[in-house]
Amino acid sequence: MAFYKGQETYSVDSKGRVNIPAKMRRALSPEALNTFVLTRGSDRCVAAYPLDEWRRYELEYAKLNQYDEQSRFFLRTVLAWSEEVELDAQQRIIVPRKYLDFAGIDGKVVIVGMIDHIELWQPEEFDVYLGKFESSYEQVASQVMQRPNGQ
Amino acid sequence: MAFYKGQETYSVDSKGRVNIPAKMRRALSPEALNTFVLTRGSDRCVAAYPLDEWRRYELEYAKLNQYDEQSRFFLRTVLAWSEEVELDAQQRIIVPRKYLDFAGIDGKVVIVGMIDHIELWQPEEFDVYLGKFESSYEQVASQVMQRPNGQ
DNA sequence: GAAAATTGTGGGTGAAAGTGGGGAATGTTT
DNA sequence: AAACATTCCCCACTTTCACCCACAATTTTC
Repeated sequence: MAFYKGQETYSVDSKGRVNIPAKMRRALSPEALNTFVLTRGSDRCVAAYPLDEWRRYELEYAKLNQYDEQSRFFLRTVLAWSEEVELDAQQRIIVPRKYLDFAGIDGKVVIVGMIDHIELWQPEEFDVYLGKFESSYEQVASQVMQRPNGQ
Repeated sequence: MAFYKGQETYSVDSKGRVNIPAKMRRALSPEALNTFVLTRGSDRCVAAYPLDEWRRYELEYAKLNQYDEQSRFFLRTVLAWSEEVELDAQQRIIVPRKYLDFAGIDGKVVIVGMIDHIELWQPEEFDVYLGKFESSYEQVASQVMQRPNGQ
């Protein structure tokens, strides 16, 4: 299974094209058909799921109860913001304006690997986000992870 | 299971290449595919996990709920500072500039074995760190270790 | 103790990665 | 129908990196 990690700063040109870092590209499985699904990320960023990983989420979404108000709202938000984009010959994706606007991205973008997807952040926004909890990182870590290897 | 120990001083060339000490290399299992995962260490150093050891952490990370705010923050913090590097024909890894900068490494590096991973330190920084507890080493040891062999 | 193998260090080079732009084809607006 | 924007398919340039070779120093082998 793919596992995305790492952080790179890349440029966004006037056409909204964003290069996918080589190391992350190598983690892309053939089943993804060189296609990503863009969607709104949690927090102020754009999430890009390889097509094969996205399919797993589709299965989960299909299970939700459409008669539940909250589920309906969640589904509409996610799906209205989901769109497939394909890599061009230079291994770039075109990120439509509305996604860039949502994340406040312009000119430069930070690309972060996040396990089963990658995230696009406005550089300063990402720094602020990381710094927000910086002091309490160890605290959060110990809460989230208890003894990683079951030792 | 691999168990890294020892301390060696090596050089970092202009391309950021760092040789892995032969003794530690021999502790590297074939499953690691000659690959390390670099991360920010605890304290001011760079940690390098053999790929097979790192995979155990990945499994834990993948279990976390990305819809939980705290977990998300933890994952982004960890993963933004994680990157795979492969040994070249001369058994060296390339350590990206940002990791060298984080640890203040330039020209020379101290490589320390640390059980399941190795650590890269700026030489003076490591001396200072050891010195910090030097006087009370026996005291700290007695606190950390109670009856090592289960006696 | 000499020969051979391994280890640690440095550098050059061609391929790949990252970046940018022109101009058809398409579609939407005035 | 003209004007404009958007998308797609080329091409081109610069920088970076993966891969190769080289060699001194150290360790191992016979």
